[in-house]
Amino acid sequence: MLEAAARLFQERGYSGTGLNDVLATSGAPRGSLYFHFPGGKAQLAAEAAARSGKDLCEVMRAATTQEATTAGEAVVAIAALLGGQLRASGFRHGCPVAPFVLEDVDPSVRDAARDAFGAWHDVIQERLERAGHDAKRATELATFALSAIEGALLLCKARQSTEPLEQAASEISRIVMEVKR
Amino acid sequence: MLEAAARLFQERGYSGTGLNDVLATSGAPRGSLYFHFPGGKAQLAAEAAARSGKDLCEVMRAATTQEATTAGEAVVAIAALLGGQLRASGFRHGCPVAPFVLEDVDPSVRDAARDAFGAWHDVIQERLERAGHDAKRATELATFALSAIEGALLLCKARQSTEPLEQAASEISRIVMEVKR
Amino acid sequence: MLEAAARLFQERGYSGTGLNDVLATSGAPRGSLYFHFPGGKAQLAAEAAARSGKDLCEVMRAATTQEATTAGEAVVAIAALLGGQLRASGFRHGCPVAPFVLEDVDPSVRDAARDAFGAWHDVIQERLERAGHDAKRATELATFALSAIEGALLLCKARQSTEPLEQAASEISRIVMEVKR
Amino acid sequence: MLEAAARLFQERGYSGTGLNDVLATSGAPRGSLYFHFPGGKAQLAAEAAARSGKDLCEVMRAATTQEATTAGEAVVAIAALLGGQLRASGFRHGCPVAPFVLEDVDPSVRDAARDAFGAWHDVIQERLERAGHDAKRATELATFALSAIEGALLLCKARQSTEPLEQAASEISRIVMEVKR
DNA sequence: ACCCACGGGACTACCCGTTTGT
DNA sequence: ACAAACGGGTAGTCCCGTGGGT
Repeated sequence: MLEAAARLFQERGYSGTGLNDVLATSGAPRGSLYFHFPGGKAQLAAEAAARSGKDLCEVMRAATTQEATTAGEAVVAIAALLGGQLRASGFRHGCPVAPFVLEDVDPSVRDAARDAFGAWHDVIQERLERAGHDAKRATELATFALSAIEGALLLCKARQSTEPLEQAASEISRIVMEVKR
Repeated sequence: MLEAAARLFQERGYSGTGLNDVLATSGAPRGSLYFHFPGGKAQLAAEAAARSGKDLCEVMRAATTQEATTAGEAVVAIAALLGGQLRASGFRHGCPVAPFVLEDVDPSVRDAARDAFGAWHDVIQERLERAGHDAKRATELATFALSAIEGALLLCKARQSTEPLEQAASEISRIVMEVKR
Repeated sequence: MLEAAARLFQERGYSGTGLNDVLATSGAPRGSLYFHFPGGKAQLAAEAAARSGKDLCEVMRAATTQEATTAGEAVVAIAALLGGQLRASGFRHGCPVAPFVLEDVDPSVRDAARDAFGAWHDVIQERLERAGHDAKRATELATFALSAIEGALLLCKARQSTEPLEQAASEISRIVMEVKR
Repeated sequence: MLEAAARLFQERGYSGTGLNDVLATSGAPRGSLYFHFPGGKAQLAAEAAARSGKDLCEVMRAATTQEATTAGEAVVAIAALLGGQLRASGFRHGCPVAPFVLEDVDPSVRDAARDAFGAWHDVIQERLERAGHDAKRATELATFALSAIEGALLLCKARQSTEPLEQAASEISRIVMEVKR
């Protein structure tokens, strides 16, 4: 159910996704939803955000912990992965938590989204530190890289093209490597 | 009415904004809406997006055409302006068209949002060309800068802080200047 | 619509009456309900109570203003009328506002019911004063008579018989006349 | 559990009381309800009504069997007791079975309420016979007294005042004593 | 005797769009 | 260009009752 919810929220946003859609997609009955998520839609969204955050975290960690690749190559790999999902879904699957931030939902949901961003930031920061950046600079760069990737995902959906994402990956990769020197 | 609609869509997203809200906010009667916007909600959103796009375009153009400032300073100025609006609104007013892209709305609305992004891109590109970048590089950099700023706006809303935006401005400014050399 | 609502609330109580039932009975469309009663179910119930109160008030006034009859006969007439409606409806139509008092509904609804009781009380009191009782005694007796009639309606529904109502009418009539002496 | 159910039905009516409320209040698990009351909500309500009826019966019997007091004083005592409960509960605890009569519930529930009324009637009748009334007159008077008290409880809830109850007690007491002569 | 999970049908509230009459 | 009312579909929430697994 969480899976179905996460995908629908990602595709249609929070308000745009009806619980009926979630139930129809997941096949679960109506009563089960409020048994497992007594907090209703908000709780469902918050847990979906947390799950999506964790999932992507692991994927990113896998891409960044292969010591054979440089930090720059890690960024490119992540971007390629996100771009692949985007294109495969017909430019529907962007960032799974961004809609929660833009739609002024319940604070609990927004906080879940914020935490997902925080976790992604930390993964990136760690990798940058391992690449030789000091802690402060790594945090700054991680925030910037995350901003650029998120914004690129947005532009990709708008343009129906993965070009902004590739462009972002290329620039970030360059910055990450160059600054290291 | 368009003003009210633009602000509400910006704050609550497309699905999250009811036409009743728009009518109540703008004070306009229900009948007028379908007189001026026979296409209904979609047309209203599309025109609101176009208007928001044009408005921001002018603001950006004003910030970038002052030859006294460098390209880097122009970026910082724009970011400061967006950050100011964000903070002044209690972190509610982010990008006015981003919600339309994330919520898989009617294609006409998404296209209006895409065009707004395109216009902003062109303003930035022009400024970069005037700063000495060749056309191809200016386009690439404009896309990247737009991505970073949009993503930073998203992170700012998530973190309830303008720090990501300032960070993005600083990095972009540096890149823009450095590359010029 | 108010008519249908009043009857259904009278038969099934506040919580036991769904707005769907009201709509189906009255034939009105769903949207009209919230146009005419933006306050929703509570407002509908409050207005239904007010209307029922006024209706019964007029009926009672008609029964009590015929100078030919004594005060005692007026009471009997009213009871006969209520008993007739009760029996004609298969013991479903009791007091139209009593359910609102017993079901701890929204204060606005309870207040509407209280006002209906107040209006009925005043009609009875007036008639008693005309029959020679002083103001204080007339108020007391009116309250008592109203209590007895309301309680009798309750018992009639429970026993599926109009006997308690007739009994109450007989006793009240006797008291009203006897005290006058 | 019956206790909790009885109180909630008394306060909010039949339809207005959810089984979840009963379970939450009593602390009992959901599974137990349908083990002990396979008939569901209707059975629960019927047994709650029977229990409430019996409880009040005993209280009334205690108040009326003290030979030191006259029949009139017994009525006043009962009214004082009901008024005390009413006031102590913030005018929420009226008659425990009246809601079942007004809300056209399952016949089994209404019958249980009717039986409670019958039992109360018999207690009053007995007392009146002991006070010297013949059987027929005692029955009539008992019905009337019960009507007046029930109606007074209703008006008390509506007015948020115990005055109607005191008024009713005073009148009934007078009738009961006077008729005896 | 209890407990979790299901199952789907109700509830009220609100939606967007249209029609009809100024 | 406004205004009032209709029309009915759908939103999220909560309902009561039923099983399978101890």
